Amino acid sequence: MKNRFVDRLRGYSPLGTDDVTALIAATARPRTYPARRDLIREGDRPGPVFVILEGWAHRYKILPNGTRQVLAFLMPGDSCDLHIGLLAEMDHGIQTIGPALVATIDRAEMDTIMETRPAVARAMYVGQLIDEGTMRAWITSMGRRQSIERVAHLMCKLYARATNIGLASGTDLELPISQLLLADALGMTPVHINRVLRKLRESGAMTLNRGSLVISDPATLVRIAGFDENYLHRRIRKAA
Amino acid sequence: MKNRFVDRLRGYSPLGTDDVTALIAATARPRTYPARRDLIREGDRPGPVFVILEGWAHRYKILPNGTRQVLAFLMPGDSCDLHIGLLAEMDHGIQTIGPALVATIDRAEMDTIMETRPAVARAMYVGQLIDEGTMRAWITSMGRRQSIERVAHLMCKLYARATNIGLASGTDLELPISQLLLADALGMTPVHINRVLRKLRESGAMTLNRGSLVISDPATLVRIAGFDENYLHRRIRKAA
DNA sequence: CGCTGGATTGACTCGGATCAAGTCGAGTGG
DNA sequence: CCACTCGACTTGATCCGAGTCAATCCAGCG
Repeated sequence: MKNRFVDRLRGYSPLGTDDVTALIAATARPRTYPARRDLIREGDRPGPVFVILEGWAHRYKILPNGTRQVLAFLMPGDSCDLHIGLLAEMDHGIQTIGPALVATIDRAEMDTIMETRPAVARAMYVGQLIDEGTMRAWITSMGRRQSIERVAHLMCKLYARATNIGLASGTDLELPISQLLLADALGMTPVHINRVLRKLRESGAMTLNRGSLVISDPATLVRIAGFDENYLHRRIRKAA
Repeated sequence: MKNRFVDRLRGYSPLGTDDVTALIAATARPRTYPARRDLIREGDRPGPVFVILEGWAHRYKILPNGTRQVLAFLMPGDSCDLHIGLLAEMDHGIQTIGPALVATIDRAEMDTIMETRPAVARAMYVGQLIDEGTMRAWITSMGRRQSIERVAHLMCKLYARATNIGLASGTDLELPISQLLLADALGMTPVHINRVLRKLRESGAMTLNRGSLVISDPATLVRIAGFDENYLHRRIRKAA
């Protein structure tokens, strides 16, 4: 079976066969989670490293006033929070979106891998840097982009990331994100998200419905988004 | 002379005298920068690790449409981008605000320290996690807080961070952040920032002018901000 | 078959942006 | 010492993007 975690790390930095073997062994016992299940909640003591093998999840925070902010989407191949065990408690929760297959690597094992497999460590660090870059782009979107640009930009980003691990086929992407979730991710109202999606549909750029994204006109979408993929850091340094 | 970098790391994880000696040696040749000087620009190849010893700086991004988004404020004791050398280019710039004293630690030396001084490595990782938490809080603010709450929340956060390294004396904090910078940080207009600051002044919570922040009524400010300092992770795990 | 949670649409409101003048203080040069 | 300038801060008037409130529609499902 495909191991998307390995695929993703390979995309970050070359891995040897021993590295791959170790990673496959570490993620050999995944667990199935139902939809909308918390993997970990805000305030919990951090546990093992999670690796999403199939399905989607998101990081989120609930504010005192009851509103929710989605901080990131996790897709197959993503892992989270390498050193998080150093902190006393989680500052946010992680929840599955649909049913998901998730492996856990406990801290001791992860530490061993990081020490004995420098190529894996390197790939993990690259992944962490990319996540940070994604957060910076997220902040930038929230602060300085109009709502339609924000939506278009997020779709570009998700599509690009999904393509990297072979999740997207052509212009199509299975994307199980409800309008409500999208609203909470982009700091908008579900009502307004709906109107923006209609605009994007009418402009011929893309269509999102019932869990699938179709990018009908990439050029238009990119133009609307003002999408600059620099922050995806696709060119990774060759030399160590 | 005080080394605020050491002070900050100490706050993250205990350091031995050898660790401190190594850090002081590594930051022994700082350079003075004038105000508004880029330490590094978006698109540049990442270089050494920067350590701010005195003065303030900020991370920022310029959008295609010419607007700016400030991503983070760096205060004395802050360092940036531990593993950034793994990426091909910067996805954002770093610029001084006022005159600043900045040390650089080149990658080879930093790698050596990380390998030979586990306590320092641990503190650096904790610092990185806290920075990530700060970014998550930033996103949350931008997405789900009103403008007055956003401003109040940022001030609480800056005050708390400054207090940790002994920068704030009582209710006062020297904070060289112009209203324009604040606007670009919080995704608002300078005009609106000005009105919000007036509101905060009139509410008796705080006053910000000419580079200094005075928190006249902490309770009110915290109430306005809905400030939950959990994400500051002040309680750090004792055990490794 | 009725329930339920998402998606959709319309009418209205409001927070914050935009546009346009000022004001104030620190230099700077005559 | 005063005039000039320049950048940062203030303030008012007006506009618009997005939120709010409220129905309605629709598909999946126990």
